[in-house]
Amino acid sequence: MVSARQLEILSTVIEVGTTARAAELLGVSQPAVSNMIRHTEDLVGFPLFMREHGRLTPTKEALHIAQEAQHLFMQQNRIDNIIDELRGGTIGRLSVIATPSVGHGILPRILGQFIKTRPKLQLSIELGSQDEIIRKLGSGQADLGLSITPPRHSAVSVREIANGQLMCVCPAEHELALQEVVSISNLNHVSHISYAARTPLGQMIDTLFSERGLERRYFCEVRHTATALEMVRNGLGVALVDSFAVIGSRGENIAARPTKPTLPLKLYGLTSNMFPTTNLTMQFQQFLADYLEPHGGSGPDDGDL
Amino acid sequence: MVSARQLEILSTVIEVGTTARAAELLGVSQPAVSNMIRHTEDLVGFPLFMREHGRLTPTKEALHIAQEAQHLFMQQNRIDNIIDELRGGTIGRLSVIATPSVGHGILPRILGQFIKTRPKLQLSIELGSQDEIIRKLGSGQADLGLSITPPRHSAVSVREIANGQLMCVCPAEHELALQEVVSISNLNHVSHISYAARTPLGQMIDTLFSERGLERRYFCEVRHTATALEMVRNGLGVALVDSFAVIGSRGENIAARPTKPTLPLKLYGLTSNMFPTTNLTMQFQQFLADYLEPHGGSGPDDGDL
DNA sequence: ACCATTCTATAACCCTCAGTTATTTGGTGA
DNA sequence: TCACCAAATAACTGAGGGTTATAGAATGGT
Repeated sequence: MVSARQLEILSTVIEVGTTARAAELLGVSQPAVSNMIRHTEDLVGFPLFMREHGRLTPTKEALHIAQEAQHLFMQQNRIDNIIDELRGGTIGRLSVIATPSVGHGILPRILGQFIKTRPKLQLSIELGSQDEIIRKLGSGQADLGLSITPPRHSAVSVREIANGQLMCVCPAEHELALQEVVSISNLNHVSHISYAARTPLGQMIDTLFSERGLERRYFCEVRHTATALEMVRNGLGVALVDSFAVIGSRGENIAARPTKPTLPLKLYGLTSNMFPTTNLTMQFQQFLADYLEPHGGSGPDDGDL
Repeated sequence: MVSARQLEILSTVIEVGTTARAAELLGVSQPAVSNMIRHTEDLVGFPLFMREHGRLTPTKEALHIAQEAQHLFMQQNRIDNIIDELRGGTIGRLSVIATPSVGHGILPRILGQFIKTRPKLQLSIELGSQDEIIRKLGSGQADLGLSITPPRHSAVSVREIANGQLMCVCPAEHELALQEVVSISNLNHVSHISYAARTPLGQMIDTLFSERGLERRYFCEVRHTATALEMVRNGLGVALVDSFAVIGSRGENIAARPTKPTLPLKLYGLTSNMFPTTNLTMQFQQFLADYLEPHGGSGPDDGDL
């Protein structure tokens, strides 16, 4: 019925007293204001201003309407702000589920960076297996899955977020730390901490070794890179760890070296294609990619953390 | 930034699921909806719907915005309702100040009728002298003054609301009740209740009598018609009372007769011209006029109440 | 496999309405 | 009476929200 613009003009005229000043305020010409008021009066069916002595004085009705209109303007502003924030990704909910390797290492650190500029964000971080990731994504309970093994599943789309590689991690004073590049065959001659055959990382490493006719020997079997790292940190041995986990960890007393041959792997971002991917999710993936890009390859300088 | 119309269309599409049904709902064509959504997406800078399988499914962001927009629509509706009610005079504040003659008699009765169709109205009734009426009107504390003596004052404008006359009121069994018309000279031969010389009614009647070479004799002097009426009702005598007071009173056991000569008077509506007169005030004046119009003159049938 | 149906998107056109500039009218005060 | 200021009017413009007609993609029934 009566438009927001009409209420805006009405309010402004009441506020500043004359059509000319209102027009100035609103950035339009004086006749525009004059016409709009007349038009609005026709519309509502009763006078909004008394014309006397060549001036406009608002009627009680007009004052009443202008009063109410303030609430409308509030809501308008509110919505505009919300849209701004949605565009900027500064509000919303971001639910990430990651494999433990990623979720323990880089994820908390990078999320910490991410929310620094988005304090209103509501976060959810969860760790889970491949299957759990798929399930949470499919049911809409999570926005983004992070994994270093890409699932082949019709309901999720996969994006390569960053390139990394397996790094050999050892105590800083370890003999292997003297080498710039560690040959994987060396691992069989030291106390090697590795992964259960069932785990994705275990399978991946198994494949790599057997492709090169090597046997994977290790004295300790763990499930997560975080565990392996912790053991290395305590001087219990050396381990192959994905570079993402290394980036995320505190680097005291441990050295990370690229391997020969290099064992490339990728960090994958997983989103459901049953649900629309939020803006925010896209932004976080990009943020991740940007953050990890310089750490990406196996520059020799990345060795010591 | 983003218009109410855009939000309306967005919400509707989300609600009903397809552009075609939304268009139908909104009473526009399907392309109008389609274009508007595209336009809105350009405006906000992020997608509001996923186009897949030839269908639109809203993004989380769109749902969020639509959610918020509901509040806006509420306010819109609220304002439209308020305007309707202001137009219909069903909301607002009506403050009436009347001389006691009017304020005791017809005013409560008529106001009772008036608010029957306007239950949300906020009322204020006050009684006061001419001077007080002028003052309250001038200070904006009252919207409408009612009086049977028109003030000559620049700050109030006067409207004649109804015609009436002085009526001779006596107990139903009184000798004067036998006459259809009572000659005012008769009053000097019965127990006559009249008004103090200071009161407007006293002055008015004084003038009438002296114009006809009569002396106004009375055994009892009161200030208000209500008092006079009450006395008549209790058989204490007869009185001249304006017809408005008679209409307002309960008519048991009393008779009202026109006089010879007729003593015309008018009910005046007084409004300040320092402040705009509200719609509602105008309506109430009209209501009064309509209500009193049939009772107006001195038809013989109006005699017995 | 194909056709009918349903939905979105595009194209080309239209018209109302909020805006413009230029000017007039009305009121007040020096 | 003139100068000044505010509101109103007139005549015009452009953009946006609308139209019809139609194309293109996906779904479902026989």
